[in-house]
Amino acid sequence: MATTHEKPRSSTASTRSPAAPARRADAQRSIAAILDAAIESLSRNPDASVSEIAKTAGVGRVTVYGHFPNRADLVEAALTQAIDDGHAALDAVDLTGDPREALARLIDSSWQLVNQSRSLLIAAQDVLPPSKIRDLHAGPVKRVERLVERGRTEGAFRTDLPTSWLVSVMHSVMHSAADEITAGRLTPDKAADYITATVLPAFSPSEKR
Amino acid sequence: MATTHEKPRSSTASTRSPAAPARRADAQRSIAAILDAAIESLSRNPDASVSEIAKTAGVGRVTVYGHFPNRADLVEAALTQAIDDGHAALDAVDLTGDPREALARLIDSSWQLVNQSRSLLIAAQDVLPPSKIRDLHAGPVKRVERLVERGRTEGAFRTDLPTSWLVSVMHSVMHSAADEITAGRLTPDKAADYITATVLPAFSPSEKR
DNA sequence: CTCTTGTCGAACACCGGTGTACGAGTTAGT
DNA sequence: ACTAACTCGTACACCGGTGTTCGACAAGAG
Repeated sequence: MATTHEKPRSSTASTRSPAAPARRADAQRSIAAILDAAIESLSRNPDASVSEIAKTAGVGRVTVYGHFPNRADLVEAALTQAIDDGHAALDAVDLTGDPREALARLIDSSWQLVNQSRSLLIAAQDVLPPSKIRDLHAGPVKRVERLVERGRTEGAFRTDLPTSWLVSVMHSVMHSAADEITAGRLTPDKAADYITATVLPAFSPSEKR
Repeated sequence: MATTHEKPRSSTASTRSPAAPARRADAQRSIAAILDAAIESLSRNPDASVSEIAKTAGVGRVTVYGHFPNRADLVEAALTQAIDDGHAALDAVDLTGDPREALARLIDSSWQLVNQSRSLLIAAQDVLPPSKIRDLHAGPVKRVERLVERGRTEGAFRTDLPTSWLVSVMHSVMHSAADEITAGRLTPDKAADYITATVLPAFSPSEKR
């Protein structure tokens, strides 16, 4: 066995441990393939076996173990990859201007990401400690929190409920939409509209009364 | 092997297959114990083994297989039990009068039920086909749907989104609360209030604008 | 009291997934 | 072109859960 177990970083700026003997181009390719395959397989079935992942990566099962010490680490790496890919994608969204409209835009973009990789998340929850999951999600959550906070100070969003609760509600309504789609009661194209139509009123201040 | 595999029905009116040789008092006791244990164990850990369930039931693992052909059937029986126990409990809730207040009452009661047995549901989802799950939930869902429908015709609830969507949102916000509790960001006593405070505005008609 | 029904523990075969070991073959850096 | 890095398949030990069988024993129904 030649391969040394090093955490492969995502696309942007591979941070290698101190004196790294430099990975071969060959290896980098299979690592990328494995990671992609993991995301794909786990997104279809939360408890896909290592064999399945290896197969869809077009790689031997042993090769996988050559780069990741065990299944858990692989799942973690996959989730990390997926999350900060998404994180990068969301950077394109304009969050300035009216908080309500900004939120609508953010929801619209977030929705696809959540929809695609929600079963990957389930896979992760089976294997990783909750603390780790929360750490990985910290980035994306922060983004939403900041927007909500701004909306509150500007009077666009309600302040009688904690920010964390509001964020959680938005998150859960998106998951709800995903469930409705798999249940066949909702079509993907309408999803984003339904979500914003539901979340916005829930976020708004109590309107006199 | 003596025991005949018959689906044990919940408390109310045991429907036995045609010519049933009548089950012994002994057996009925252990079946009940097993069912309760299953609900309890699976609510703690979605993939509790048959051994664990048997142990908490104070019964041999073999005895379990004496009454349920396999793990899946046991899980199904447990879920069924839990659901129509809850169904019965919800019959006590007054759903007349102002739809908004009625909904608040319903949420308040439903919440505890959902909170207790949500991990049982997860267990079921691993083992049972989605169709079966939906069938089992049909009863409780109908109840909410009827209330929502009434609220719509009386102008208390919005009509620009499908009823099924609204019901699903309510469902998912409750699950969200459960997650927040396990995450330590929410205390159980505040949960019901947060849920209604969130769901009601989401259900209300668009208020001019 | 007797006989059927149920319970129990131990033991077993089976299955599928995980992680490791080996040896031969291939690929890419220099 | 040479060497170290990498990949592959097979094979193996291991583990834990499932479902079954057996034989002895307890308990309820008549």
